[in-house]
Order: sequence, then structure tokens, then C-alpha cells
Amino acid sequence: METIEQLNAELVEFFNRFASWEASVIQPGPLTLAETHAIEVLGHHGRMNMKNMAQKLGVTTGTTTVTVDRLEGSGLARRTPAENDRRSYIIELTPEGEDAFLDHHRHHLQLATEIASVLSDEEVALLIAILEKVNGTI
Amino acid sequence: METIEQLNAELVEFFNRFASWEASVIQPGPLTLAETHAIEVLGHHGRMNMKNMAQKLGVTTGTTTVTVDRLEGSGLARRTPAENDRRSYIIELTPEGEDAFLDHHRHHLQLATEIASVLSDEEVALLIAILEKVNGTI
DNA sequence: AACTTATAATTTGATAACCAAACATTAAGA
DNA sequence: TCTTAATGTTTGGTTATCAAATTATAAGTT
Repeated sequence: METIEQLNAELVEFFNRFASWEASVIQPGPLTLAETHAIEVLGHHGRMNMKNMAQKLGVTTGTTTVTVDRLEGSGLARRTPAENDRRSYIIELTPEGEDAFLDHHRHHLQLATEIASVLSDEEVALLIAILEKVNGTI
Repeated sequence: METIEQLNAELVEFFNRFASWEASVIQPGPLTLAETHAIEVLGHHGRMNMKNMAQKLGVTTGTTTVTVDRLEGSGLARRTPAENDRRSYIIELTPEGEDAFLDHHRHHLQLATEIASVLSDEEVALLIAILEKVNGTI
């Protein structure tokens, strides 16, 4: 039972630290957190329609509409009509949006590198394996 | 380098899953995410002034003022004047606030239990040790 | 003591982020 | 054809947030 408490404490702390790391990375740039998340989703998974995007972002389609409006307004993403379904749009990053994604991704890799640097190679491998399992269940 | 990419991918996925887990836990209840975070901070670290609370929450004191106003309004927290500094207030949970904290904490322990259940005892111990190290650096 | 600077918290004014529900359009099924 | 379902947008409202201004008190300096 004490172990569970400890595990929870470390998980929560990690989550909070990760969140404020991301906030601090985003701060100096022109993008908001929601815009950055949207770019991350598009950069990671590629072009998709609004519904899938909303699901990946964990928000409603209404919210996603607004976010994509902003990205389109600043030239980072574009809507194109879906071929097979005339109700639907495919959202994708523009070249500028790809640049923004890669830029943010570099920060992520930097963080991952920093984390890996305090662990042994075995620990890194174990952490990846454990997270894989954990991500499969929660 | 591929390892770093993998580590990053798993970390980001874990973060996102954890975030939507928390959102889904909070959804049915009367508390917002910001209120819940404030209750978590007070429940975990005990009574503290506005400035420290703001720091722990990673927001400005102005934002914290609003959050504490809400909690006070719903009877979950209270301000008492600090003894040594008349500019300052000490914020603490009321008994009802403690109940709310314990209720949320139970959900957290449930999640931690679920996570531990797909890992061996050694893996759990390793995960805790690794997270400790990681939390010390980021 | 008087003055200045720093600090704790609040308030103000603004924007961003979000949801639920209503709406318009198109797709799919009966 | 008619009905139901699905996709995305819009509307109306709340919450979360910040930066900057404000108030009150504390601490440091002359």
C-alpha cells in the first residue's frame, strides 16, 4: 500500500513537472498551448479530419474548429475538402506548420535527452518498456 | 538517437493519457480542473499562503486569488490572516475540503494500483526509482 | 522618524479555452 | 423518399489565465 502511495506521488509530480516544462517552452513563442497541441497531433499523426483531431486532443469539435481557425489564420495549417465525404475537411500542416512542429519536437527531444542522461542505458530501456505497458492500460 | 525518439514518444503519450484520465475523473463531479489542482496542492502540502500556492500551481497570484475565492465560496477552503505578516493569508482546506481531497486521492490511488497491476514488483520499484531521478532533474 | 523600495494579495481589463446545444449540410439506412 | 446519423460550424456562456494597476503592509535607508 505504501508502494502505491509512492508510485502515485512520483507519477503526479512527473506530470506536473512535465506540464510546467511545456508551458515554459511555449511561453517565449507566438503559439498558445492549445495551438501547440494541435500542431503536435498533426505533426505526429499526419493529416486528419476535425473529428479525429478533436478526439486526439481530448476536446469537442467546436473547440477544435476554433483552434484550426487560428492555425489557418497564421498560416500553419490548412483545411482541404475530403474527397469521399463532402461534410468533412482534411486538416494538415503547411510547410510553416511543419517547421513549427519540428521546432517544438526538438525541444521535446532535448528534454528526453536530459532525462536519459541521468539514467543508465538499462534504465532507459526499462523505462520505455514500462511506459509502453502503462500506456497500454490507462 | 532512435531511443530518444522512443522515450519521447512514450513520455508524451503517458502525459496525454494521464491528462485525459484526470479530466474524465473530474468531469462527473462539481469541481473544475483548477479547483481540483488547488485542493490537491493544499491536501498534499498542507496550509500555505497565496504566493506559495501560486508557485505550486504554476500560475500567477491573481489566478490563485480567483481559484481560492471559488473554493471559499463552496466551503472547501478558508483564508485566515497570517500571524506574522498582515499582508498575507494562510489558505487551508476545511473538513469538507479534506473530504474532497481524499475522494480525489482515492481515484489517484486506484489509477496507481491499476498501473502497478500490469507490472512486476521489481518493475514497480524500478519505475518509482527512475521517476525519482527524473523528477530531480526536470 | 521619514522616506523609499519591496512584497503579498487583490482587482481590472483583456484574451484564450472550453463546453453544450442549436444549426446547416451531407451521408446512410429503411 | 423519408428518416436517422454524422461532420463540422456557430452561438452563448463559463472558466482560466495573464499583465498591469492598486492597496496595504514590511523592510531597508538615510
